[in-house]
Amino acid sequence: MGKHERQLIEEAEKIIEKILNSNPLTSNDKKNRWFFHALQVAKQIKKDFTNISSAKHLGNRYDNTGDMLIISNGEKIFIEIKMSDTKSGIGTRANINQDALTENYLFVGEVKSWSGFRKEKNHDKWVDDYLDKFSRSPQKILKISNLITQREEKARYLRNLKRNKKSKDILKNIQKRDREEKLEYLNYLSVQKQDAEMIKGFFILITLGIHTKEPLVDLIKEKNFFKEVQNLFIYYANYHKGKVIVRREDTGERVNKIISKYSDFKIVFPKGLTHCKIAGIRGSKSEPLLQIVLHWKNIAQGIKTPCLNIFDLTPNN
DNA sequence: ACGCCGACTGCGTTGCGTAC
DNA sequence: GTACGCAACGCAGTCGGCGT
Repeated sequence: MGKHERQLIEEAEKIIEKILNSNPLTSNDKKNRWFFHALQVAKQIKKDFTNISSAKHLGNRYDNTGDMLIISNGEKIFIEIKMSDTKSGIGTRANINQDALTENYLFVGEVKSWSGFRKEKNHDKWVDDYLDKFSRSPQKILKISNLITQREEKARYLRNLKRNKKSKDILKNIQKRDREEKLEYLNYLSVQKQDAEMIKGFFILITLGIHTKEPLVDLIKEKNFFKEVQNLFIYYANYHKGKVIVRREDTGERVNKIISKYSDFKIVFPKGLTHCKIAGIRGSKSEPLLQIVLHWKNIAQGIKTPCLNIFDLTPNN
C-alpha cells in the first residue's frame, strides 16, 4: 500500500464519523476505495456502543492513540481503525528509528545512541575507505559534490555490478565490518543499567502499534498512558474471500493480560547476534517478546538508512 | 510454506543558498 | 535581515523473495 493510500484511509475514517453522527454521505464518499470497509466498521461500532451522542475524527494528532473519539452513554471511547484489502495474518511488526533504544529511557543515565556510537567509530570514514578500493567508479559518480550522496551512489554502483568479484567483496567486507560494529554496540548496551519500568512501557506501546518516533518518546514519559489505553478499541477491517471482516480488539484488556502475566521486563543480548530482545519474566523463566534488529534499510548494510526492525515473538500473537 | 529480512519509495522536515 | 525555493536527509510503510 503506497503513501497516497493514507489520504483515502483518512477520508474513509471521516465517512465512519459521518455515519456515526447520522450525517449525509456524498457521492464522492461512496466512490472511496475503502467505502465498504468503512460501512462495516461503522455498523459494528454502532452495535458495540449504544447511544453514541457524538463522534469526532481526531486526524493526525501524534499525542493520542486512536483515530476517533466517540461518546457513548456519556463515556469517552477512543477508536483506532485499520483497514486492509488482504487477509493480513501477520503479527505486529515495526520499523522504528535507529536510536529508539536509547531515546526512550530504557537505560539509566547517559547511554550512547547507535548513531553516536558509529560516529565515534568513524563509521563513514572506514566505509569510504572500503568503497575507494574500487578504482573504476564512473566519473559521473566521482563528480557528485555531496559526500553522502557520492558514498551511496558508489555503493549502489558496486551493488549493481553483477559478476564482478571485486565489487561484491567490497560490499561483503563492509557488511562484515558493520556487523562487528553492531555487535560491539550491542555489547556496550548489554552492560548498561536498564530501567525495567520503561522497558515494560516500551513493549506495551510497540505492542499497541505506537511505533513512530514522537508518540513513543512522548507517551513513554507519561506514566498514565496506560490509563488512556483502557478506553481504546482497535477495529480491524480485512478483506477476505469477497467479504469485509471486522474484528475488534480491546487494548485495555490486551495490555492488562500482558502486564499481569509478567513480573518483570528486561532486555537480553544474545551473544553473536545483531539484535536484542525484550523479554518478560514469569516465575523463573524469561520469555522473549520482541526481537529488535539493528538494520540498514537501504542499498547495503552499513551504507544508508539505519533503523530498528521489530518482530513480535509473543506466542500466537 | 513461511519467517525473516532487504529493498524500494513517498512524504515531511530541515537547512542551506539566493534574491530581494 | 528576511522570505522563499529547493535539495537532501530522516522516517515510515509495505512488498518481494531468499533460505530454511
